[in-house]
Amino acid sequence: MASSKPTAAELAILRVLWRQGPSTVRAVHEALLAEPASDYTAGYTTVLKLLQIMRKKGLVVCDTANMAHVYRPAVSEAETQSDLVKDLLDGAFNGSTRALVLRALSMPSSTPEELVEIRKLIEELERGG
Amino acid sequence: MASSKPTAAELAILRVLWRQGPSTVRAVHEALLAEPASDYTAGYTTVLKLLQIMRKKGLVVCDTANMAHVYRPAVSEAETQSDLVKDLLDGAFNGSTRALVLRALSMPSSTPEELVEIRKLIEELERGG
DNA sequence: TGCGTGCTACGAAAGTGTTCGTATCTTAGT
DNA sequence: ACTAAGATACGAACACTTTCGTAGCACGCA
Repeated sequence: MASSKPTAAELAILRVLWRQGPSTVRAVHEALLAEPASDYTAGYTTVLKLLQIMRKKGLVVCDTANMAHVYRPAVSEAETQSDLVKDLLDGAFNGSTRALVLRALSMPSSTPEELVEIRKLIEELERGG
Repeated sequence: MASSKPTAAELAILRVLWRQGPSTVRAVHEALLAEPASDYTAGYTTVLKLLQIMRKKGLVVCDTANMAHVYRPAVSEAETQSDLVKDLLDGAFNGSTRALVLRALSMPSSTPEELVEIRKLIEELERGG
């Protein structure tokens, strides 16, 4: 079974695991509560339940040697990003990478510095192959 | 109330409306069935129900002058694309446009021709502002 | 041993999305 | 006027996601 697309809540947990590395449920829960931008309010057992569901789905694996299980991602960030980009590409951009990039660059969060970086990136891609 | 993010099924319908312009339920249904890539199998009343829901959400508007109602999008494709890109940016790319663009460019569907187009696009953006 | 603390397991509720069956309405044709 | 075709309206079922309450287990310590 291929790794299915994570839901919003699952993605929030994966973000924590990608950033922090292997973590206990408590560590994940506290990291989520500590996130500045998102006003996460879910309780401890919610995070536990989600991790158990994600384990069944193959999104995380779990070391049960100690009493407090240690979870780590079973899917890479890059792989997940690719899956989500592909979905968005097919679902809202008729498969056109160009259209997606154009739209991304027109977002207010794309700064001039980022534009320069992205141009260099593309020049490298063109050179490299 | 701001236009909420359309679901997968709603997006498929919006795609048809954006492409075809104002359409009856039947026209939308047949267009969905005729789509080559996606194996759409939902029945007529499903599409009808979805359009009614989308009307309540403000995603489409509906001309009820004739017996066969004519639906048209109430949200623009560009606006919807921006909303979805913003969600993906925040959800899976830590807000980094650069990371999203890099990932998009590394997709197999990004052809050399597209790379050239995108580079030109960025150069214009840099020149223009 | 008995208790408090922290952990996992699990059932269940609430919300949402998707699907369809059925009932009802409108219109055109005979 | 009656019927058949095609349209809308709507309830309800089903699946999935997210949430939490509660039960039960393991460990350290007085």
